[in-house]
This record gives sequence, structure tokens and C-alpha cells, in this order.
Amino acid sequence: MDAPRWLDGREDRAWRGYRRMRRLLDLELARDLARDAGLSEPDYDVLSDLSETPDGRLRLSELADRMLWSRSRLSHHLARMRQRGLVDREECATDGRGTVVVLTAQGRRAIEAAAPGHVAAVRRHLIDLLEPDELAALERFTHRVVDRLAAGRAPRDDTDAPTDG
Amino acid sequence: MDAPRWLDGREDRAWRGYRRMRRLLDLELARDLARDAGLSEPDYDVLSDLSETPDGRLRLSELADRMLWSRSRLSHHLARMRQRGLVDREECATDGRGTVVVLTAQGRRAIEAAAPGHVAAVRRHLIDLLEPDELAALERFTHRVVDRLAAGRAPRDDTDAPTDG
DNA sequence: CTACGGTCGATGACATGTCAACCACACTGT
DNA sequence: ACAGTGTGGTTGACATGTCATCGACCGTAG
Repeated sequence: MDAPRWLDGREDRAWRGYRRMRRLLDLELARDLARDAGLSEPDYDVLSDLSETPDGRLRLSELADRMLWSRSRLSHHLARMRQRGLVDREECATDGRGTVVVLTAQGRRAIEAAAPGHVAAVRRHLIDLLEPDELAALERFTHRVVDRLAAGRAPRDDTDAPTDG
Repeated sequence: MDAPRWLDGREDRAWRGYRRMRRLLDLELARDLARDAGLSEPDYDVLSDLSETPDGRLRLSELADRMLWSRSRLSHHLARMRQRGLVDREECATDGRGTVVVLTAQGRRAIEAAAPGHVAAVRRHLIDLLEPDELAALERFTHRVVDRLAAGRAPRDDTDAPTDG
């Protein structure tokens, strides 16, 4: 650990800005979502991913992978959402161990009611504040960073932690 | 709520990329930090903010404001960090209600041991992957977004939720 | 001084996320 | 068929974060 390369002025401001934006955006979006739709951000994400499939159904592990959640976390969260009637479970026809997560009619109504306001908030607080070149840069570098990070992850691991050293 | 303006292709890719990057970066940085330094990200942030002051001391509410945490959350977290010997509490000389959070010698050693590796990880997984124009864009737009969001927040509110409608 | 409304921080109850087993089933080789 | 090994999902214990409330103290007005 010799002579660490600290962040210079611009790098430090970018990094701090990123973290601060992240936090404020989270607080704001979560607040709006809870107030207007009675959903948390995780709730919204689950419903959103489900609603993007043709039949509102996904294997639990498939959903967990898409969301980058551990199966454990998703299982717990689904149990809570299920009690609220937003989703349901079905046995998987092709794999006796499997669970299929199903979007209920109520869940679909919830995401459809929440989506316009949520997208509007995302625009108002972030997207519409970006210049075209900034939006393009955001798209480019986030995907670059994601590709690198995803490459470093173990192919399958329930713990959300890659097993490399 | 008439005819919501959905995100177009580029906007949608940027927004999804942002959220995915955010999640993967969090997992990776938290993992590295835990493995190499035995600290969580919140631990690191607390220690980092404290170590940036001249004497390693901050009023609890001042620290909470800088971190955008509720006083309650910080109070709970400090109780845990205190049990591990990373920080301590002192009474505030100028305000009988107040608490001063103090970085202990052990806490200073912990942050100084953790920082080089953490900064290296931030570089490796994010900063060093950005082109100069992307870094500049990140700095610019995050600060713009933060300014807007900060302006919308009530000046003082323990709940982390602005009181506007 | 005393009353009053506000702020500081701690606390307990509860919601959420993590981690380490665990069971049931799938797959492979023999 | 049937071990042995691996995967899918659940569970319980625990760590962390949120929310409402409280006691102590501050500031100001009478």
C-alpha cells in the first residue's frame, strides 16, 4: 500500500457529488413514492420488473438476478408484498424446487398507478436537468462501469458476493 | 396525470445504467471495505467526516446534517461504533443538550488504514474508468441536481423529509 | 424567576436487509 | 435404482434503518 493516489480536486468533487446526489435523490423519490402510491422503492422495482414480462410471472431466482438481490432478501420481501396482496406465489411446473412470482391484479393496478408519478419525479429531479451531452455521458459510462463490475462477479452465488479473492 | 412523458430510449438506458451501477458499485465497495478493513460503508463515512475536522470532533447534529442522516439513525449507529471503540461521546460545553462525537485513536487508525484501499477501489471501479469529459460532466450535473434537491428541502427537519407539499 | 414553545439527542417498537443453516428436489455417474 | 453433489428457496437470528415519542435543556416573553 505505497503512496496511495488520492482523488484530485475534480475527481473528489465528482465523487462527493455523486454520493450526495444519490442520497438526496433516494430520499426524494422514496418520499414521493410512499406519499403518492404507498410503495417503497424496492416494492416499485419488484412490481416494475414483473410488469415488464409478458405474463407478469418470473422465477424467483430470475427476478433476484435481474434486481441484483440475494434470493434471501427477495424471499423475505415477497412474503411481505404477498401479505399486502401485491404479488402471489405459484409452484414451478418444470422444477419442483422452484417458485414462480406472480403479479396480482392489485399489484398491476398499483404499479400502473404509481408509474406516471414516479417517472415524472425521475424527470423532474434528474433526467430533465441533464444537458444532452451529459445524458449521453451518463449512459456511456454507467454501462462501461456496470460491464466491468459484472465481469468481476462470480457467475452464480446466492450471497451477492463474488468468490474471487 | 395526463399522458405521462415516459423515458425515451436514451433516457431509459441512462436511468437503468445509473441504478445498476449504483447497486453493483455499492456491493463491491462494501465488500472490499468489510474484507480489508472490517468497516461498513456507513462506518467509513462517519469516520471519514470526523477525520476531516481539525480535532476529530463534531456535534452530533452537525455530523447528521453533513451526512444527510436523521439524528436518530446517527445516534443508533454511533452507539454501535462506540461499543467497538471507534468513536466516543462527550458532553457539549456550550449546550447542555448537545453531544460531541469524538474520533478515538483506534477510530483514526481504522480510517487511516482503510482509506488507501477504499480510494483505490473507487478509482478502480469508477473514477479511472471515466474519460476526462465524462468526469467533468459527472461533477457538473451531480452538483446541479444536488443544488435543486437541497433547495427543495426544509431548512431543519429531523425526519429527513421536507415539509413542503 | 417562570412559563412556554422549540431543539437536541436517546430510546423502543417496528420494518427491512444480511448471513448462515436447512430441506427438498435436480442432476450426474455408476 | 441410488448415492453424492449442487441448486432453489425458506427460515431464524441478528444487524441496520425508520418512525414516533420522550426527557432534558435552550431561548424568549412576561
